Amino acid sequence: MPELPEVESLRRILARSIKGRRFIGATIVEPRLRRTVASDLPKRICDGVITRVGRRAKYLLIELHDDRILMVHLGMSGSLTHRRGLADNTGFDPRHDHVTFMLDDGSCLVFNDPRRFGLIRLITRAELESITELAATGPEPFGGGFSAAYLWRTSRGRSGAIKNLLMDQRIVAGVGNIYASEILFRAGVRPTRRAGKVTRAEIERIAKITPQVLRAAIGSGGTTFRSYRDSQGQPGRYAERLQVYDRKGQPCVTCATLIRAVVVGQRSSFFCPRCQK
DNA sequence: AAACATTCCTGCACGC
DNA sequence: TGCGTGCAGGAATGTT
Repeated sequence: MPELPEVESLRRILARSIKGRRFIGATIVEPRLRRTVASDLPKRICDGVITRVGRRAKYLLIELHDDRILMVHLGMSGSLTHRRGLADNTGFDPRHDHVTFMLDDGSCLVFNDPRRFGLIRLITRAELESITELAATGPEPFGGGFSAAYLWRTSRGRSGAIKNLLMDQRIVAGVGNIYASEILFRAGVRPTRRAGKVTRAEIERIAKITPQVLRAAIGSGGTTFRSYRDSQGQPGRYAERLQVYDRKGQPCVTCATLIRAVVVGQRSSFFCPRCQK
């Protein structure tokens, strides 16, 4: 499910629905996620008032009044849904609803993650940029930190594939497997190209297109591939706008040449052999 | 039944 | 030689 657009879509919805609410408890059914959820989390989160819902890279940051932050990562198969109350059984999944947070208006936040690659941590604001998960994370794709000049600089001398560079969270935050394929298609660059050999003009296109694709996906509420649902249980609508991802053997939207699939850095990648050089 | 939307760690190779 | 960096591979795991 979760690359930057999906997490950002979730953030926007939660910003409206849970800001101002106070945590009154939490239940941990299954603490074994990417890291084990701290057993004292329910106790520690109590009375935290949500002042803001933020995001850094693919991490959702639920900020509390006392400068603590509930950090949530959805891993590969996670979701965080807001339910009216404990009695609201919509989408109830006893096998994978691992952690439930209770709020003071009777509603609750449910963290569900079949594959358990997700993460839940309560940290302080001071720790935010220094903890392992975020210390080396690169600039957000929107705004000045990520530019053609920056991408040019960081790509020079690299022998790895351009797609891997784009997906490297230390280079730019938030681009995952789906959007990397989509960005490179729109930039006309094959995913297998050595980063250091990508031309200046191509780098400029990639740098320009990256935030455009991500913004468009956010506008559509993200991509639903297989099972992603937003915090209200709605699927994302960007899936229908994907031009190459998971379209192996189907005609290119531009030239009708059949889309091909290759494995780059152990991840499936899709491209048009005619439109992408 | 092979593939999989993520991250983190390890170990090796390379170059200065 | 030693160090830093880049890169590949593996592991965590359950579902479809």
